[in-house]
Amino acid sequence: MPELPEVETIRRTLAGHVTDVRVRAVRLIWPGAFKGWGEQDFAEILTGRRIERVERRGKYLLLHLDEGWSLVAHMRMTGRLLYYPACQEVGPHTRGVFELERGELHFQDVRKFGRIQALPTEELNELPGIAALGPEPLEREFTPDVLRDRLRGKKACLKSALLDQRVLAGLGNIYTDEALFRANLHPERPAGSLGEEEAKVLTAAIKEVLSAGIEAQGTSFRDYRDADGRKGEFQRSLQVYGRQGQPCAVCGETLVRKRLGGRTTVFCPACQA
DNA sequence: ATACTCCCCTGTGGGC
DNA sequence: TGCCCACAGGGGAGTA
Repeated sequence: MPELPEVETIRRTLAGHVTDVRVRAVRLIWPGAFKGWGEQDFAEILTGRRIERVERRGKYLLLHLDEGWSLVAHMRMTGRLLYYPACQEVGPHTRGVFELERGELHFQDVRKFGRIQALPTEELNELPGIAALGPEPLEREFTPDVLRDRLRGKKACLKSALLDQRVLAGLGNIYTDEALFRANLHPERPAGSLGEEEAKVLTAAIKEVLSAGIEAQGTSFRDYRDADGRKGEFQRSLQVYGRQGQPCAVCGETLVRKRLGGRTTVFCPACQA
């Protein structure tokens, strides 16, 4: 579930707690979630390092450490990074604990899809997944022309193309459906068929829906929590996601659910031409 | 290259 | 009440 607005909210809540804080020890409860670098063990790399900066790229959370090391974390579906100011007993889904100079960081993940990798900061941009990421949709550089350019020639439907992190970084199932609804665009439109005006409307819709998501501190449809364990509020503003069978807030038509590219998609058959 | 499907996991909830 | 199974969805691997 964590998409750009959720990861950004985790980043902000986390940064306030762990910036300039040293890692005292690491306890890996389910080591499968953690990966070191070369011969070096994850815990070995991390122990004694100071967290200097917390950044985000797409849905990746980046923790830059001293001595030229970084952590790259991806929450996938159910991952959580929770900060506790004092010692905290581990829960049933805690996969690892970072003991800090001040407090503890718990990586919790029901479905074990999430991953945290340690690597030299200079290797970050070579990492498959990061290297191929498209532009940040909230940056000024992300314009309608850029979007249209990246969708040009694509035969896949708009919904699938927008989920492709190489096209742009950070959209997931929830915000893609919401953006397409706000742009009045049908999710099955061929991605490459977008006109100039449509690209303009879609770009604005993407920026708006992501900004609103961050403003609301994310969408807690089910699992998502920020680093303080708090839920977001954007689920209250969702117009289509999870609302199949209910009336469209704009025209009253019944919202339709359809599987596109293996993902559940909800849209208004009347508003989204 | 592109566009699919499958798989990784576990908890939840609907149907019978 | 209990059982079964589809479903949740990000992304990497595999396939045509």
